[in-house]
Amino acid sequence: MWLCIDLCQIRDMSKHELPIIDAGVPDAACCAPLACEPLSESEAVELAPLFKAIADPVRLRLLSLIACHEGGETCVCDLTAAFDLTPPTISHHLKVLKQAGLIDSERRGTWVYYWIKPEVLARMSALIGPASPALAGTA
Amino acid sequence: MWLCIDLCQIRDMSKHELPIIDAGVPDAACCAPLACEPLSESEAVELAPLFKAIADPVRLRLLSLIACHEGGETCVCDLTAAFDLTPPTISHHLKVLKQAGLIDSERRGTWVYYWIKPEVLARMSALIGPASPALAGTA
DNA sequence: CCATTGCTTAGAAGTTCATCGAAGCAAGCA
DNA sequence: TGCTTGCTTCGATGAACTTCTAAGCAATGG
Repeated sequence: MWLCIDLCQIRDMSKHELPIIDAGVPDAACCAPLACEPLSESEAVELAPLFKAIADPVRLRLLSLIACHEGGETCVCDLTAAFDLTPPTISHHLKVLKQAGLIDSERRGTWVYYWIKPEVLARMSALIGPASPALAGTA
Repeated sequence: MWLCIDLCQIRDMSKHELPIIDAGVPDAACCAPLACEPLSESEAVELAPLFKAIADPVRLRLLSLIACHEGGETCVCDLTAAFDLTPPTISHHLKVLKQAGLIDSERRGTWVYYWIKPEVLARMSALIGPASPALAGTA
């Protein structure tokens, strides 16, 4: 049995009001952070590419730029402008992020828009974070 | 002002005893998750190697094995036995993790023991996780 | 229909990385 | 002292990665 806490809310709350979001039995993907039980080889093979996708300064910044953009989505032209790299290079990095499942995109008229998939990032965060399964229930 | 909470302790504590570890003003590296404001280039350059260190199936499993081991530390011989790889390869991966600051080691007699540095993992988790500043105060 | 702009794909060059075998060092033991 | 075990360092090899230029495709506008 786990005490699952929504960390998003903690800082805005009295310390006497911690919410119990999920007190059920965890399933494999949900409540097994790195430190609870050893990762199987297949799990590691599945998870490592997610971290590899963000293991690059350009892609980390791209992800951050997309995540921060108001409206939740960003045009490629805005992203390209933020770097000292050619458009093909930015396009390559966006493709890596998209193939990892961290972002998604859509063409609307002339421009292509990208947005992040927060549930995947939340899963990664929960995996390496302290033994709190909060927010790891998706994907 | 941020209320930074040591999540490692929460599950073992009454919910009326949350420790306030740091209520000071955050410095740049502390409380700015990916989605709050765009990562600067220097921040990205500093953070990407941390994710690169765990962006490998072998290193993910090594980290998990070390984190799970009772007593909090693991002998290299136990780690090597868990993989189908030669000792030099395991040693190489441990070195990568150590140089990234994710683990530390000490020789005691014949054996070398490794243990994880949870505050670094917590910082990484907080960076990519939902907009909660908890636990990002170290490193 | 052709020209322009926005973005992606293709292909190549240089670099980094994972892995191994061989060799080295450190500690314990005969 | 010399042998054995545990782990690391060294050096090499083949694969993967980042970046670029050139070329291609999609949409808009004259």
